[in-house]
Amino acid sequence: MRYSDTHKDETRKKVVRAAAAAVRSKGPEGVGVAEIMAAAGLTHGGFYAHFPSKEALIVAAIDEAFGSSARRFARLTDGASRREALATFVDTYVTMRHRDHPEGGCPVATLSSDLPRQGLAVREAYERGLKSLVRRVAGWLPEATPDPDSVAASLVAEMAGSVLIARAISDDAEADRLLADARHRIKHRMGILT
Amino acid sequence: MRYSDTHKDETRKKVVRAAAAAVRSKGPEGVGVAEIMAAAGLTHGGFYAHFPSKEALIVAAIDEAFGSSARRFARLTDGASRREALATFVDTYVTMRHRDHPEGGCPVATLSSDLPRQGLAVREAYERGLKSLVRRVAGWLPEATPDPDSVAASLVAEMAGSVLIARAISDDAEADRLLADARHRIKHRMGILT
DNA sequence: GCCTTTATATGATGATGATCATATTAGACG
DNA sequence: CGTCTAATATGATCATCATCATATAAAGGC
Repeated sequence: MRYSDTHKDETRKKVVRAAAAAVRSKGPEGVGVAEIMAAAGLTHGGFYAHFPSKEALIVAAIDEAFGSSARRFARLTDGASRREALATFVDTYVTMRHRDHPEGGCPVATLSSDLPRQGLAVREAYERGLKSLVRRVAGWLPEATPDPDSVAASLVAEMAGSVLIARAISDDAEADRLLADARHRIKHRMGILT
Repeated sequence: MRYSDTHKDETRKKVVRAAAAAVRSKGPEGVGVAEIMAAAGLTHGGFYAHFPSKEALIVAAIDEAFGSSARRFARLTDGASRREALATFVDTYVTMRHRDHPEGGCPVATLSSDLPRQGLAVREAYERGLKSLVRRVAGWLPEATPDPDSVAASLVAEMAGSVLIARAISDDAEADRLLADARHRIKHRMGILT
């Protein structure tokens, strides 16, 4: 083995991470293979040594995007109570920071409308990620919550929807107000505030 | 004037309507000028006699998409009370029909994630449409509602978010259940049910 | 230090699509 | 009915981009 065992894998990871950011900020159709490779510090030539197609990269990028979000929230909510975890989630998700940084944000709030137009493999990756997100949120709901998956899906819908709408609003102060209202409303609804 | 006064205008309208559908089902980057012209029964050649650029068409298409949704709901809710109008809106918006037909649906649930990547003119058209939608919904809220625009924005966020998530769910029965839950939850929250 | 292999780079290729230049046609008006 | 022009069609052009073919370079073992 002429290169170290891990060399190619590390390169691949770099490419996937670059793709995960690019795909969220520019959409699956909006990024080019060459651009992603450049972002990873490479040229476009070696691409097909790592992935059979652009679509395969998009799939990996979506998995990575959901995965890194999941890891980040796991870190943030480590050791917290259900209620605290939920509050942290809302306070991190429904924010100007998230509005202004799609490249590192939740794929649900970034790729949702692109999805129906993608190939099966991409949609499956997205659905996988979405379901695991909903299940995670459901796990933070009070134990007595009836039908927690449904409540969680509804929460995710409102949070993602709020961020999407905030992204469409050009006035920062107005977007900020909208998000603050949404946070308050969502937490109230979850019984975190009363 | 060799053609009737209205001929060119009518053609333009046909093109815009075709674009309004195409843009919602395939996204602004996903449709081609030639494809839209063909859908309107023309070839791509005459396009630039009608629009200075593809972007100008997208702007017109977004205006048309928001406009036609608005007209449809105006018709549906004509003469209804506020409460009835709101219920009708929810019952029409948060449905499988809407999930399965983005081409005729609400642009918020179809173009949201494409938007940040579009040019200024497109984003302005979208913002215009979104705000008028929110204002319309706000007008249906009970008179006593404090901060109706904020409540309306939140409702739109949850409704659009629910449809987006339902679109990501491949299993029809599951999506249907999610939407039914969302409808119930939203109406409950609005005080329409109790 | 050299050789071999694996990883990456350089440089096609072919397709697609926005835009534009030129040709053709439709139809109002005389 | 023929003419003339607005409206549309046909057919470039140029750029972008996924994909692939071939060339170069890096580095572990000798």
